[in-house]
Order: sequence, then C-alpha cells, then structure tokens
Amino acid sequence: MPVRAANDRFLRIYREPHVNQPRALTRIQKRNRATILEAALEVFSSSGFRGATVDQIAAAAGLSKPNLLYYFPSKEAMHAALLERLLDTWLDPLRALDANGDPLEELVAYMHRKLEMSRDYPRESRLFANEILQGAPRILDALSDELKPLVDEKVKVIQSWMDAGKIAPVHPYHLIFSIWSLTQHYADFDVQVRTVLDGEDPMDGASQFLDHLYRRLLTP
Amino acid sequence: MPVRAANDRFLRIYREPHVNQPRALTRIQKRNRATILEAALEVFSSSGFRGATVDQIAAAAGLSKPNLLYYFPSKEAMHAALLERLLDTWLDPLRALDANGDPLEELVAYMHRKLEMSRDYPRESRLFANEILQGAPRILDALSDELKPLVDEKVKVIQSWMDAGKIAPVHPYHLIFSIWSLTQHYADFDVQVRTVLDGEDPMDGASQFLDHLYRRLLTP
DNA sequence: GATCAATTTGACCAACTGGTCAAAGCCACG
DNA sequence: CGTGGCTTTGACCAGTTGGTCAAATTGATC
Repeated sequence: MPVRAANDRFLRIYREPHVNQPRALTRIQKRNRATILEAALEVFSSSGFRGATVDQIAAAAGLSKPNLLYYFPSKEAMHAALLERLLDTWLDPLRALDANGDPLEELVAYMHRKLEMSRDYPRESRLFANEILQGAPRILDALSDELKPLVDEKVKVIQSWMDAGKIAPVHPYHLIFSIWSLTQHYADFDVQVRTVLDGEDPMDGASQFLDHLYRRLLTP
Repeated sequence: MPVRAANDRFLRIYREPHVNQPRALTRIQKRNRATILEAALEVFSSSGFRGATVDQIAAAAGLSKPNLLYYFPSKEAMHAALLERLLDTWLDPLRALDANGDPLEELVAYMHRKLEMSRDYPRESRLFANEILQGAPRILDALSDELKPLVDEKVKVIQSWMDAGKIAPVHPYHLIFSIWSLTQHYADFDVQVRTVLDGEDPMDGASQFLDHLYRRLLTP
C-alpha cells in the first residue's frame, strides 16, 4: 500500500482557513460524508478492513472512487472515522449505568440495552469485532484511554453494590465481559445462531434467557 | 482474484494413480503440508482470509511461494484445509457431553473444555470467528450438515435433563450459545480483555467466574 | 551411480487496488 | 449572468498479489 502525503483537498475541508477552526461543512459535504460512511460501514463490517475495497464502497455509496477520496484522504481515514464514532456509541449503555439506581435492575437493564444494540446495529458490532480480532491495531489507544477508565469507574460502583450485599458477589470485570460477550454474540455470530435455530427468532429467546441468567446470577 | 483451472501437480498428489484412492503422502509431503498449515493458521487467524497474503504464509513457513502452491492449489485451498480440520476439533468438546453423566457436572465440564480450547488454541478460535463474522461463506454448509445435527442431538439430552428436574429449565439452544460465546470471547477479544484487566491473568478469573455462573444458573 | 519422479525456485504475468491529477461541471453570490 | 471556488470524474499510475512455468535440484529405487 503506497503511503503518501495527506491530500491537500482534505486538509482544506477540515483546516481552512483558520488552522484550528474547521469550517462548517457545506450541505453537500454533510450529505456526501454521511453517504460514504454509511456505505463504508456496510462494506467494512461485512468484509473487514483489508477485505473491503474503495471501489466497493464507492459502488455502495453511488459515488465515484475519486469522489470518495475527495471527502476522505484514504481508505484508512474512512475506517478511522467510523471507529471513532463507534466507540462512543458503543460505550453509551455502560455510561448510563446509574450508581443510584436499583443494583440488580441497573445491571439487567444494561444487558438489555447492549442486546438491543446488537439487534439494531449489528454492522457496528461486527466492525468492532473485526477490529478487535485483528488485535485492535487502530483502536488500541482508544481502548486504554476511554474504555478502560469507564469500565474501572463502573466496576467500582458494582463492587460497592456487592459489598453492600445488594447483589451477589462475582468478579465484576468478568461480569462485564460476560455481558459484552453474550449480547454481541447475537450480532457477530448471527449466521451461526440462525443456522442452529433454524427459523426461530434469535432475539426473543436471547432476551428472556439472558434476563433469567442475570437475575439468577446476581440475586443475593 | 483470477480463478484458474486446478493445478495438475496438486491433483497428482491427491488423486494419482487410481482416481479415487489418494496415494499415501510421502514423508516430505507430510512435513511440508503440516508446516504450511501451521503457518497459514498463524497468518489467517491474525489477518483474516483477505488480509493474509501467500507471501506472508510462505515467509512464516520458511518456504518459497511457488512451493506452497505446489502443495496447495491456491490460497483458498489452504484456508479450506484449515477450516475442515478445525470444525471437527471444535465440536469435540460437545461430542463428549455424556447423556449418562451427572447433568450439572457434564455441562460445567463442557464449558471448561471450551474455555481450555480458547486458552490453548486461540488462533483456531479467531480463524473460526473471522469466518463466521464474514457470513461463513466457506463453511455455511458444514454448519448445517455437522454443527446443527450435533447441537440438535445434545439439546435433546439437555432437555431431558430439564424435564427430569435434574437441572433448572432454561432455553437449551441459548444455553449452548452462551457457553460458546462466554468461552470464545477470551480468545477472540483477548486484546480488549487484557487491556481492561491490565495485567491480571484473564483465564484464572474466567474459569472461576464461569464455573460459578453455570452452577448458579443450572442448579435446580 | 543411473534413472525417473518428486521437489524447489527465480523470473514472470495479469488482475486488482489505493491513490493521483487535470480538466470539466456545478453552485452560490455579487 | 459572470466569477471563483466547490464538486465530480475519466484516465491513469505504481505497488501488490495470486498464480504460472520452465528449468534446476534432490530423493528414492534398482
């Protein structure tokens, strides 16, 4: 992959004319950037970064390849833009975990929010899974800087609930991993789940099963 | 990707001289095929099918690229050989679920076997995850033909245990999904898990957490 | 150690792919 | 409605990649 200097036109869109004040995007820019990111999400999530080609994204977006590269300086940049937007959205359900709510209900609700995200945003889930599977080369820093501190903070809340006897004591980090794993599985391994269930809707059963599981696990 | 006629030399190795009786592999063939598959596993599991290049695999195997293509007719064929071997290994722990054993202990032991596979064969887990994430294009038939029947069979066993009151009743298919998901998570999302745990060994905690989880979930 | 098959490889090739560029079209605004 | 910047694209390029091939080397068998 040839690495070259950043595209001047791109810089113009973002940095001109007053170096640190990106000029507001024009109507066309807003529309096309959104179109491109939507197409890129579709293609990256189903083919991975390396498997996706700019031509495919261009076709999915209904734009020409040079046109894409007018809005984003490189394929990398499209991917980076998606990941940046993603991590934030992805952490929202955990941010919403309320230290003042009812402990068991808060955790069950968190699980349900994550499960809904798997149902409603499976492409985002797969994009994320793809990235982590490859060793998170483009998102590792964000994991340390954003994900970890948030998890640490929420683990403290959970631990205090356990210490107070409000929920049964379990390893709080693994508890969180289990919620991530069990919910994202339905997006990431969708094909496998559907093959095994053979027609039965995965999400209905999943929601009941997981609700039951966490109540049983966490009820003191 | 140019698709061309199968390589004559490859056919010779496998089909000659009596069309349906593959001749036994020579010592060199056995060694080199094993070396190549080991290298291919390394590269495919960390880069995905599209992200892996034959040159990388050749370098990892310490062989020349044309030499790899002497033993396997294409990159596809290396990948297919890996997946074929994998699905079998992957299903072994479930096959070992014994209808005559103690229900709770059988299920907990199945979970532990899967967790050990994630610990001992993370590359295989990631290879599989990669394939399913992309929609299982090269393994979908095997999922229907091998995985599904086995799961159906074992689900009947589990269901009979529940009907007999030996374990608590839960949706048996989702129970199995949960075991897959919770155990493979530690291989597939290893980077994320380690980032969050920050030094603490993931597997020790996982083993205890999951043991507790399934006993709590399934004890009648 | 001669012979024939199995194995290995340097040099290639065609397709693909990310990215470039100059020129053309389009839009907002005076 | 003319101008200047924003947007779009056909044609192109260089690097990469899967795969081929003829020739050279090695191994097994007698």
